[in-house]
Amino acid sequence: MKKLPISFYDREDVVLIAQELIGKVLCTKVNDVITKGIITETEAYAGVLDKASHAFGGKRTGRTEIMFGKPGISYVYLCYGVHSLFNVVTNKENIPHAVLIRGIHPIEGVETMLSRRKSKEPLYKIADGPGKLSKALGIEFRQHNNLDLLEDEIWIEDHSISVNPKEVLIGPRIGVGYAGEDALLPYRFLWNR
DNA sequence: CATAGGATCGCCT
DNA sequence: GGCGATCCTATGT
Repeated sequence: MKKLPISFYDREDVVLIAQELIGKVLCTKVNDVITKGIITETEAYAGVLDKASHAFGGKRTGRTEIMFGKPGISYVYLCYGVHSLFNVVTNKENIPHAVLIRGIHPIEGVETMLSRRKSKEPLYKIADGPGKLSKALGIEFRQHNNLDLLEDEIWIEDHSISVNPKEVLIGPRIGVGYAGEDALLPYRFLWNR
């Protein structure tokens, strides 16, 4: 159950990283309670050249500054005034790549996740969306933005879970219709188990 | 200062 | 399938 090392995040191919994050385990410790889930869905956001990215065109703002920083850091922002969306920053400083985690399957701290979600859905559906998984894991953009994923608040572990590539659907990203032709890029990975 | 809109979700019909 | 929630960010005056 080792944390992914900085060498996992400090790489150039953000699409490959998004693919390799499928089957890894996203973990949080909030109020001394640990919750974990297997990552089942990701999307790559390829920085200055990607119209779907907040950092497209090299746009540096208070919000996007995190992505221009070091790899292996959380980038969490508020979406629609309601949902905290969790990303990991990749590549080297000044290259604002990130991977959005869009779904997990709970494996530890399940009771805590169920109570946070207050949902009667089956387990596999309580964290199958970017806003839902943040709620389940207790991730909030005020408290969890810009954290080092090698520390003990939010991190990602390798449990040596084997993923059959045939079970991973690759397609266009969700909710990025504003991105023109980049909306069609096959940057989304979804593990159907 | 004012305003528009968003990498979503859940409830309603 | 449609829509309202809800508040921060970015931009423009």
